Parts: sequence; structure tokens; C-alpha cells
Amino acid sequence: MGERRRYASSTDVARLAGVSQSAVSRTYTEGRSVSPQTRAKVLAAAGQLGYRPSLIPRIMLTHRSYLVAIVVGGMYNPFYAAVLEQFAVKLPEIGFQPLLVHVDSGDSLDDALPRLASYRVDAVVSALAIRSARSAGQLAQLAIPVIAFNTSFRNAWVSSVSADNERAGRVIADLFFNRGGSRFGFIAGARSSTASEARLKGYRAGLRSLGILDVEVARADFRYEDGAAAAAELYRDGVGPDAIFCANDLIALGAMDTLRHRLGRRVPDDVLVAGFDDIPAASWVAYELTTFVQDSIGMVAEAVALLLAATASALPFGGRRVVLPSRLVERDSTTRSPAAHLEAPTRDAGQPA
Amino acid sequence: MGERRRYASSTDVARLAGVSQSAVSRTYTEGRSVSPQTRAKVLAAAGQLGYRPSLIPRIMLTHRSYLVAIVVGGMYNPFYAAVLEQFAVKLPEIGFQPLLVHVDSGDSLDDALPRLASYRVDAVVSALAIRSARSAGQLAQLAIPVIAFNTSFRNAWVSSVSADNERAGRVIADLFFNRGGSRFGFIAGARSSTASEARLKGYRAGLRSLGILDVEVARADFRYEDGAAAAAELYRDGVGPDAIFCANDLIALGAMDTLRHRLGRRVPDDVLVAGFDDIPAASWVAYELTTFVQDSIGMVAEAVALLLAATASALPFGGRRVVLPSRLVERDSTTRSPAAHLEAPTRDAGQPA
DNA sequence: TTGTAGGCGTTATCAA
DNA sequence: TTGATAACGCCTACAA
Repeated sequence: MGERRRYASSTDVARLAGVSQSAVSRTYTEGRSVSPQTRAKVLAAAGQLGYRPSLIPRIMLTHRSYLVAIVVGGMYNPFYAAVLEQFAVKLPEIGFQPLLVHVDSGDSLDDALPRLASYRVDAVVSALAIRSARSAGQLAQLAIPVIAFNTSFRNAWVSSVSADNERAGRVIADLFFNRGGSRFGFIAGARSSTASEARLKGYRAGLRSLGILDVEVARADFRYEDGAAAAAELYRDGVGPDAIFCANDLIALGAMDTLRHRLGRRVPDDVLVAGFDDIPAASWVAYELTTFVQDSIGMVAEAVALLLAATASALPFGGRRVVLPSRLVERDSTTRSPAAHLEAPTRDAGQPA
Repeated sequence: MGERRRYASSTDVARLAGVSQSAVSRTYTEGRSVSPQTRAKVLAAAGQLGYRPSLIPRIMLTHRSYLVAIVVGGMYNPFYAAVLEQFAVKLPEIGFQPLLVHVDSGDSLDDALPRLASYRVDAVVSALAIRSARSAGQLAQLAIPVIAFNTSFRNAWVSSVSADNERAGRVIADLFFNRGGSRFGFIAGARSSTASEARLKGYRAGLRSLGILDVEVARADFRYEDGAAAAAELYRDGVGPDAIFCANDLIALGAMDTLRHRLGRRVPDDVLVAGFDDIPAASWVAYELTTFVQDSIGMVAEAVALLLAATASALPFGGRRVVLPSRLVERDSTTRSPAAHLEAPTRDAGQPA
């Protein structure tokens, strides 16, 4: 039991081909000298045995595994699914093989770390923020370069890539104001999320510079259902904001549906709504949500660049911080028609999606 | 360059602790004898060096890597994201480390296989169907057990886990008929998808046994935009089906939005719509889509069970087929209110837009 | 309880 | 061009 049918080894091939093991090795090493005859014999035997050279011994010899851990969680959010897919495509292109690690929250990276170290990963990329200083400390001790998304924490081995969350908050404050918003709300993600907090911070700052000090804040998790519940909460006492910035798109979509279908509010005519991420559903005809494009492709590209730099030398490589601008996409959820209050709720008929 | 700071080895620890390398090994091996003093010395040195035993040499010794490749693609579909996440959670629980492989279509597994073989994976689980006989042949030659979702192809090394797609098609035919449907449509996914074809086959069979031979079929890919376009296509000449079964939820949501917002059709009052997968958006208030729960948790559990069985022995283990029932969830998209045709277009509270 | 020795599958080095 | 040999880090005998 547990006794797997072994993969063919170069020795097996050598024996079958009637050559030395080194001859087999050379056949599979670019730029080493093998005679055509030997090569042919080797390839024939290899084909017969289904031989592929193993990378495992090489890891021992070179101290490089070309394995990179990808840390994910909360894949219900299409943004993370997109990030993961992008990593899965890009890492192999530069010769790395992704190893998947799922954690429930940023903190439980602690549990996964020893396992990763056992596989001798060359680096760790995390779609999730690293929140626990303990994780960070462990990482530093293991001397594994880490690139994490939307993380404020950094040290000699931990770098970060993030969107310009704070600026986005400011931009949306201006937009809401220009579109006639007067009572402002925010639905936050988990309190521990730096990204959510930064968005709120920028939003507050933007409103303050417009002379507005009051922001109604509801707490949610990053899901549709939480957004729906938080929206209901904001209007509990009858009144409520006429402009709501949500920490991400899922929250915003939940809030929109609650506003429209449970609270009888029109979006955008009664309430302006905006989100963050630009997940596919944000552009669906039923929503047409104004949001910020969190550029997963760009973020992954930056992360990959950092990773290459980090794995190129033995020196600590961390503390870097890359901030990518997030682009506003204005859609119907903040675009009031001139005579909105006179019309039926559906003003946008056209536009297929 | 490329010279990574090495992970500490047991030899490093032994040297620092002033003991032999085997003493270190024993310290980390359950049930081997080490004196408390030696153990203490070893652990102290190990802590200082950040030592974690490497699994790499063990792979060579035992011919077991405990690595399992997870093949994914099309992560824009929340169903696949959920499957992947589930694998990422379950595999480590039984001692396997997932290795992520992204392919664009079932066929390009070919390209990824040699790389996987090089890492000496113990098995492959594929969220995607294996479509290329060549892939399957390669797999058989490499003698790697494979468990693939929704695949009709099987051989000595390839097993499959799938939903009962055909039965679902029959069930929905009955449902549509009972809800008053009279002109039936189907929006298919990619033609190469066995799952989509099976759903259509069952749908056709169900309708046939109700005396209905005519089904209008539109082709789409598995995305929202494709569903939207395919729906428009079905109504190109003015008339069109009054009941549409879609190969998956994304297609159904796109079709619903096109029906409601571009074609001025009411769902469910003018057209009944159903999908497949039960992705989160299917239960969003704006849609309330009738669909089938494709039980990702159950499917992964079955896949994991097959994997355990397959990796337990050296014998070929394939050709197994597990079919899981998919459960119908009826929501508003097929539930007509009694006087639907007398009411305003929006019978499900406010209208989305 | 300890340490020494051999071997896993590669690649790099060296001698033939 | 070839083949023998050492080395990587660990585990499992085996001997002390």
C-alpha cells in the first residue's frame, strides 16, 4: 500500500538503451554532446518507458525548486479567482510551478508555512493580505521572499502590491458630490482589511475637503449577502444615505438589490452606488455598477516582476511597495438622467452587456 | 544569480547542535528514539536556523511526492472557482499538496503533462473535462491516475466524476411543460462540452416523451455575454421560445438580462428560464434563477475518494465513473404568478435595470 | 541511545 | 563522445 508504480528513471532508460546513465542525462540536457546514434537509442527507450527527467534531484543539487506558493482564500470573490488564474498562467511562463495554498484568513498562513518550507518553495505570492506579524516573522526567519497583495505590513522579506485605494475613495467622493449626493454612506468590508480601510479613509478625506464630515458607515463582510444586510441596516430608521460607496463590488451588488427590491429605492435616481474591483457582474445589464477597475493583470505582472527580482539573488529582498492606480468606470449606478424622478425605474433599456 | 539563500539542512542543524545528522532526523521522526537532551539540543539549533525537514529527498526514496496536480481553466465561472477552492481545502487534509496547472482548453493538457511528470505528481485531478484522446493516451503511458470532472472519456488510468446531466435535462423539460411552456429553446455551451450535450440530450428526451419534437438550439460559450447574444439570436425573427433551458447559469443570466432589458420580454411571465450550477448570482434578488445545484462539495469529495484509492496501490486504477444527482432549485424564473399577464412587467418587486 | 554507511535520481566533473 | 564518480538532504539499516 502506498507503493506507487514508479516513474521510469534515467537508469531504467540507460539499461534498456544499453548506454550509461550519463548518456541519458546528456540527451536531455541542452548543449551537451551526444552522438546521434546514442541519442536515438535513448529516445527510443525513453519513449517506450514513458520517461520524463525528474526535477526532484535537481532541487537538492541547486537549492532551487522553482516552486512558488500561491496563497488564496475567499474565491467566491471573482476578483480573487481572476488573480489566481492570472498567476497560474504567468508563473509557468517564467519557469515557476505554482503550489496552491488555501487559507481561511490572513492569519492562518502560520499553519501552512511549515508545509511550504518542506517543499522548499522559492517564494510565496499571496492574493491575500498578510495580517499577522507572526506570519511575517516566520517568513523572515525562513528567508522566503513574499509578495502579498493589499498588505500594509512589510519587512526584509515581505513586499506588497496594491491598488491606490485611498485615491479611489477621494475620486468617488468627488463623483458622488458632483452627481448630487448629499448624505453619504460607506459599506465596509471586514474591519481587518487594509484595503477597505484605505478606501474609507480616502472617501472621508475627499468628503471632508468638500465640507462634509458625516459618513454613515455600515460593516459587512466582502459578500453579496453582507452588502444586502448592511444596506438594510443603513435605512433602518427610514432615512439613509443617498450615495453609498461600497468596499467591493459584491457588497455593492447586494446593496443595490436590497435598495431596489426590498427598500423600494431607485438606483441611481434615489441613491448613487459605487463599488470596487470591476468584477464581471458589475457590467451586467441588471446592475451597470460604477466601480474601480482593480487591475488584476497589472497587479500580477508587478508581483511576478518582484518575484523574479527576489529569487534572482540570495540577499533579502523585501519592503518593496508597488501601488497601481485603479481606474474609475462610471456606469449607470451613478449616472442620473436629467428627469429621473419623473420616469419609470428603468431608464437604461439599451446596452446589452 | 539564481543562487538562493539555502534552506537549512539537517546537516547544518547537526553541526550547530554538535550531534550527528541522524540524531536530527530521528528528532523529527515520530516514534524514533532520541534522548531528551539530544532532542533539546537539536530543537534549539533548528529554531536558530529556521530548519524544517525537506520533503524532497523523501520523494526520491519513496517514489511518492504527495503532490497532486489540479487542472483548471475558465475560472470566470464561479462553479470552477468553487471546485478549485474545495480541492485546495480537501487535498491537504488527506496529506496531499496541490500543484496548480492552468490550461486553456481540455486539449492543452498535453502541454502541461510533461511538466507535471517532471514534478513526479502522484495523481491529477481535473476540474475540466479531458477531451483529447492524446492526453488520455499520454496519461496512460505515464501511469498517472487521473480523476476528471464531466468527462466521458475513460481508460485504465482515467476516472470521472460528473453530475447527472441527462436526468436534469429531463426534469427541466417536465418543469417547463407543467409551467405552461409550449415553445422550447436551449442555449448550449461549447459544442465540445459533454456536460452541455448531455443536458441537451436529456432535455430533448424529456420533451419527446411529452410529444414535443421541436427544440430551438442556440450555441454560446459558457459566458454571460454569450448567453446574452444567443438569446438575441433566438428571437431574431420576432417569435421565439417561451421556455429556455441554458447549459449553465452564466448563460442563463445573460439570456435573462437580454430578454428583459433588450427584448422587452418578461421572465418568467413571457419566458421561463432555467440554468445549471447554482452559482451565487443565481440566487441574487435581481435574477432568482431556477437551476440545478451542481454539488461541487460532493463532487470533490468523490474525486478525493477516488484519488485515495488510486494512489494506494501500484495497479492501474481507472475507468471508474461516479455520477452525482443534481438537485433542482426552483426560483422565480420559472414560477409564474397566476395573473402574470395582467400585471406590470416587473412582478418580482422593483425592476432591476 | 547514538553515529556511520548506503542509496534514492539527477547533474557536473573528470578521465578515458 | 563516452562512462564512472561525487554530491545534494534525507531516511533506514546496522554497528557501536
